[in-house]
Amino acid sequence: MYQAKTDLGTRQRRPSRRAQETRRAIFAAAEALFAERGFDGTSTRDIAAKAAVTPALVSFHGGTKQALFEAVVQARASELSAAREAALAELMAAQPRPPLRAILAAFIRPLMARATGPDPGWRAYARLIAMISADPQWRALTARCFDPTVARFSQVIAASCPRAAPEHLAAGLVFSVAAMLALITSTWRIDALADSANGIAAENDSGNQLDRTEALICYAEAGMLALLGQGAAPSQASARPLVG
Amino acid sequence: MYQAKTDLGTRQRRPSRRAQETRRAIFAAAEALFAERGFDGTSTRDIAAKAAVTPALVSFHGGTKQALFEAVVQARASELSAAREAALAELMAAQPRPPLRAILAAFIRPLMARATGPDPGWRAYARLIAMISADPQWRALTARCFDPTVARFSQVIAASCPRAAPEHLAAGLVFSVAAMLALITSTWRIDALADSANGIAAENDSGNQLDRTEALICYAEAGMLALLGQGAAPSQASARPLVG
DNA sequence: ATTTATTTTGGACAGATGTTCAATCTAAAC
DNA sequence: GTTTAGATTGAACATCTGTCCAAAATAAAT
Repeated sequence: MYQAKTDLGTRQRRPSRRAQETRRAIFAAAEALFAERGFDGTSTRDIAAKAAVTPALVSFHGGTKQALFEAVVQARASELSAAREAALAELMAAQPRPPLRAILAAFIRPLMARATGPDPGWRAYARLIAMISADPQWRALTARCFDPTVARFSQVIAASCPRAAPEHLAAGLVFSVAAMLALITSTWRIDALADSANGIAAENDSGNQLDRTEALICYAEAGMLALLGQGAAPSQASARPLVG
Repeated sequence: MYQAKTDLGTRQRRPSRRAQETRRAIFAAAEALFAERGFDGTSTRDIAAKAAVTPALVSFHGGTKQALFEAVVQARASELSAAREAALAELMAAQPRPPLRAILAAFIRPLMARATGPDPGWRAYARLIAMISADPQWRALTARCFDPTVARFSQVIAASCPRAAPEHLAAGLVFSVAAMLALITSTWRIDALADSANGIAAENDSGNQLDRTEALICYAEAGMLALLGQGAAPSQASARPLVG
């Protein structure tokens, strides 16, 4: 991968607009293809073709295939983590021991909002991290990208639920993260299952039905409360969004 | 892949013991490697090497790489589905509308018991289905292998919880399956998270702590009850195994 | 013991893969 | 306009990939 020289003896240049554009195109193509076909299923030539660029340029800008993959994962991970930590900080500014539901929402909403938003890059990225989360090959990468923030949320939950056993808290968090990723990768499965129960046609009368992200938060809250031995919150209250 | 001839004009033979053994070795090697490195990350030559066999034999016994993969997935899937349906049938023989917790246990325990049991083949298989569940490449395969049983469980839950919206039931079921698979692939993450909260050492005082499978059932039950609007079960009662 | 369906072998194939290289082109800095 | 760091190109590399084939070895059936 190209690195600007740091020798003081040679003059330096800033990258040209064209170079910046190809660099962006390569990363975008890599993000989409990795999410669609996985790491091993994507070749550097596929990426080059999707970016409308020579294969050699992928190595030039992205370095090793593995380095490119990790760079793609890390790039949006830091933005996501920042958004999560900001939401958590805002929450704790209002009250030092926020309710579990609010903490979970601060963790879940930043990703789900982006995954269901207009940016196809975020949709692809969400699928990507769902895929690598189950892959032992990327344990170190996922741990590096997401564990610090997860640990921080875990501490806040522990402070809010002092009677919770760390073992159960950890399990509940992992369960909830898995459910969140399933909502990203398996919408089709939810649809198919709901349709088969409904008869055939998917009556999309989403007027009074919960947004699925809110359903996820409701599910995760109740599951964790049960695990932490706090007793579940009233379901009617839980079924409505926290802040509106 | 070799197929016994069905022409009536030619005599037939039963497969030799040696051939059966190589066939078994190839499937076992494929199962382990696919689970460890995924479909694209595993080559037929890797499988041949692990099975101590010539690469050509993998094609001879397993057919196409993709056919071998699907055969590996389907083989244990049918045994697993049979175990799940048997557990469900036993449950409904006792009472026609069993409680949600018992239904979930009938779905979750057959896999978790095998995944934590002595057979390394089942451990590998559990990781394998966790990996392909997130991969869009295998939608058709996973649907074919697991959807019929999931749909049957969904119907039983719907009968037990008549007020439940099909949309929420489907979402809750998918969330619960995801949590179950996470318990298989992410035990290390639960450990790391619990340890970081505990200080450093993992005090393995598992005397009074729930088995993790029971914790999962507890979590899934509470989450689904919240989604289905039934109100949560008392957490103390939920925290104990159902049948002992 | 002979027959022959089945199994195994070693090698080959055509193509894809990640990466590198010298040569060329582009455009920022002066 | 000249210089030259930076960007791009096309080709090449060594290796690996899935699959196939003729020939040979094995062993079930007679």
